[in-house]
Amino acid sequence: MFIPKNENYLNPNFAYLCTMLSKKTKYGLKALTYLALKNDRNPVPIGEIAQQNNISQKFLESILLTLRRTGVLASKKGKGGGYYLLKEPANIQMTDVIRVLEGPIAMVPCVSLNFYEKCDDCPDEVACSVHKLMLKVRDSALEIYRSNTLADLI
Amino acid sequence: MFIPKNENYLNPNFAYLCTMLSKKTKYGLKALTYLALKNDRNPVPIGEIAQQNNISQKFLESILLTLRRTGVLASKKGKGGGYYLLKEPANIQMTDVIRVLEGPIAMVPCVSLNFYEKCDDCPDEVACSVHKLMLKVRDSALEIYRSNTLADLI
DNA sequence: TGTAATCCCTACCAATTGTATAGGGTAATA
DNA sequence: TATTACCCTATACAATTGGTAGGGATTACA
Repeated sequence: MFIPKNENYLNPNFAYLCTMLSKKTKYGLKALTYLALKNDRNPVPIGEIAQQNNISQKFLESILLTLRRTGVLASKKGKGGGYYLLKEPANIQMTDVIRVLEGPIAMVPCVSLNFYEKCDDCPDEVACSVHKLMLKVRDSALEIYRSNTLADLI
Repeated sequence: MFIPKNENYLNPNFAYLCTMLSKKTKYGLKALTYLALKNDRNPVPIGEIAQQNNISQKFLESILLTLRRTGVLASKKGKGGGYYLLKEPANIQMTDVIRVLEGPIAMVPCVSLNFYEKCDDCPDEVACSVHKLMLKVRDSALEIYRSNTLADLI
């Protein structure tokens, strides 16, 4: 069954919801928090994380896999295996998690630090009002994501 | 022809781009800026705004219509008609524009001021790490959108 | 050595959304 | 009255989101 992202958020006046956090990121954050709360470093199986956080197990598998590939998590295969944190929660910045799961933090490519692209409809970036505004929004979001670690969320 | 939102932003590592600003909002902001820069209060035809800002005219029509319906703009029909600002640029807050064109500022419904919805997968909102983080992100974005007016963008 | 637990990988799918385009109706002005 | 420009409805379609299905590989342990 397909459950749209905005199932409970749809309002006749606001059809455009593209600035929402994806479930991928949401579930990833919840999983990381769950691991951080079990402060022992034993591997935790996906099944347990999924069940305790009401997440589809198969979907969560792909999310945790991404986090492992990017070095946020490590895993152990076989019986008694599972996922575990590689670093202390206080050393896991939200920028890392967000960039990996959600993508660039900037809301327009022309203000992205890591993935800058010029807008092709915009002749002068310096004079562009959208650029000017979104630069401020990016900075404020970045400040939040940088100053918050996984430890701050628990 | 369909031009995806992320035409220049796609990166193999980051398939999830749902936190991007929509073109609707981007074009709306550009149009408002254009009107604000022509500080005379004469109506400006859609065609001129579209052409000067490299925006599809028909798409812009629907955007300006939305802005008119929500009281940000006014229009005049017939020869010599067009769109014009109702208020001084300094009195047009970004919160109004963003909420109208983009939707709620919060990235998850459970931290939305105007369009709160409980997450159904989350038993305890107060203990939720996503809630905690996104509350901070919302506050910082809101601060930017509230303190910036159209006059600040030109 | 066999078996159960567990991660890893690929392929597929449907609903919604974003980004438009087409065409015509209506209202106002010179 | 002709022209300009706003207003509305219908339509289209690729990309993304949020999954599901199924199997393969690896490990622990009896």
